[in-house]
Amino acid sequence: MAEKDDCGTEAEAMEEALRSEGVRLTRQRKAILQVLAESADHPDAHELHRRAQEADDSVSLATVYRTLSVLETKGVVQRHAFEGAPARFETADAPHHDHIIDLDSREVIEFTSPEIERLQKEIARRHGYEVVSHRLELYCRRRR
Amino acid sequence: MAEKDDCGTEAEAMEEALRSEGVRLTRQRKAILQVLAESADHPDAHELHRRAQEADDSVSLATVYRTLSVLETKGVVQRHAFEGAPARFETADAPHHDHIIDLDSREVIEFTSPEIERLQKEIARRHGYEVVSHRLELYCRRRR
DNA sequence: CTTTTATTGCAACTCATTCGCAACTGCAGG
DNA sequence: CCTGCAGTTGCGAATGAGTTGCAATAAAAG
Repeated sequence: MAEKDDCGTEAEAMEEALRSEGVRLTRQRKAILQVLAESADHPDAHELHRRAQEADDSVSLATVYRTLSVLETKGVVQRHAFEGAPARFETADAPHHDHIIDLDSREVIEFTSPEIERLQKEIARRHGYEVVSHRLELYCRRRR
Repeated sequence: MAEKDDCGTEAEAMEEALRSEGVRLTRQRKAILQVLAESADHPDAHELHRRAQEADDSVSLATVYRTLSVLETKGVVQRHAFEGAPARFETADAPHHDHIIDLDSREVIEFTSPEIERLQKEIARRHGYEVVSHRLELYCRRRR
C-alpha cells in the first residue's frame, strides 16, 4: 500500500541523510527510524521504545533517548515538550508548524500561520531581539 | 519607598484573596507571598526557596512547591515551564501576556499581542476547537 | 577477516517535583 | 486567653523523565 511505501522511502531518506553526516547505522537506529517514519501521531520516548521493540526487541530505552538526541541535532526529528507531559517526537520532513493539543484525547494537530509568524518577528524586533526559535501551542477542547 | 509599598500592598491583596478562599495563612505562606510580590523577575522554585528563607529560614522546599500549587489553583500565581529549565513563577496580577526568553541571559520579557491572540482563536475555530489556554514563547538573542 | 572506534545494554545516577507521615499550628469557638 | 482539630509543615524517601559510566559489541574502513 501507498503509506507503507512512503514510510519506507522516508526512512531511507533519513538513513541517507545520516550516512552522509557520518552517523553509523546500527540495527537499533534503523528500527527507530522505521518506527518514526511510520508514526503519524507524536509518540513519546517510551512509546517509540515499545514500537521499536516490536521490530527488534534488543532496543533499549537508553538507546532510544540517545538516538533521538542524535537525530535531533542532525535535524532529522523534532522534539516537542508539551505542558505536563514527557517530550514527544516527529520526523522533521514537513516544514515548520505549530500545534493544537486536544486536552481530552491528547491528540496533536499541526497548523501554520504565516501571519502569526510575521507578528512574532516584528514583536521581537521591537524589543531589540531576533527570534532564534519559538513555541506556540494551543491547548484546546472540541467545540460543542 | 514606593516599590516596597506596592509590594506590601500586593502581598496583602493576595493574602486577602486567599483568606476569602479559605486558605490558611501560615508564617511560611506569608513569607512566600512576600517574596513573590517583591520579585519582578521570574524566579524558579529553588530561587524562591532561597529568598523566602531570608525572611523565615524554616521554610522548606517542599512547602514552596506545595504553596505554589495552591496559589496557582487559586489563580494568584502563574507557572511557566520554559524549554529545558525548571518552572518559573510570577504573580498573576497583570493581565495575560506571552514571553520573550533571552537565550543568553535567561531574562524574561513580557509582551502582548491582541492580533496574535485573535488569530489563535480563529485557527482553533477553523479546526473545530476552542482555546482553553495557550503558550507562546519566543526564544531570542539580542540583535547586533 | 581484522582493526578501529562508535554504539549498545545495563544499572546507577541526576534533577525537578511529589508524597507519606508524625509533629505542629492557624483560627473558629469557648 | 485557651482549646481542639483539620489543614500545614519539615523531613526524608519516592517518583519519573532523561542521562551517563562502563565493559561488551558491532559498524565500517582497510
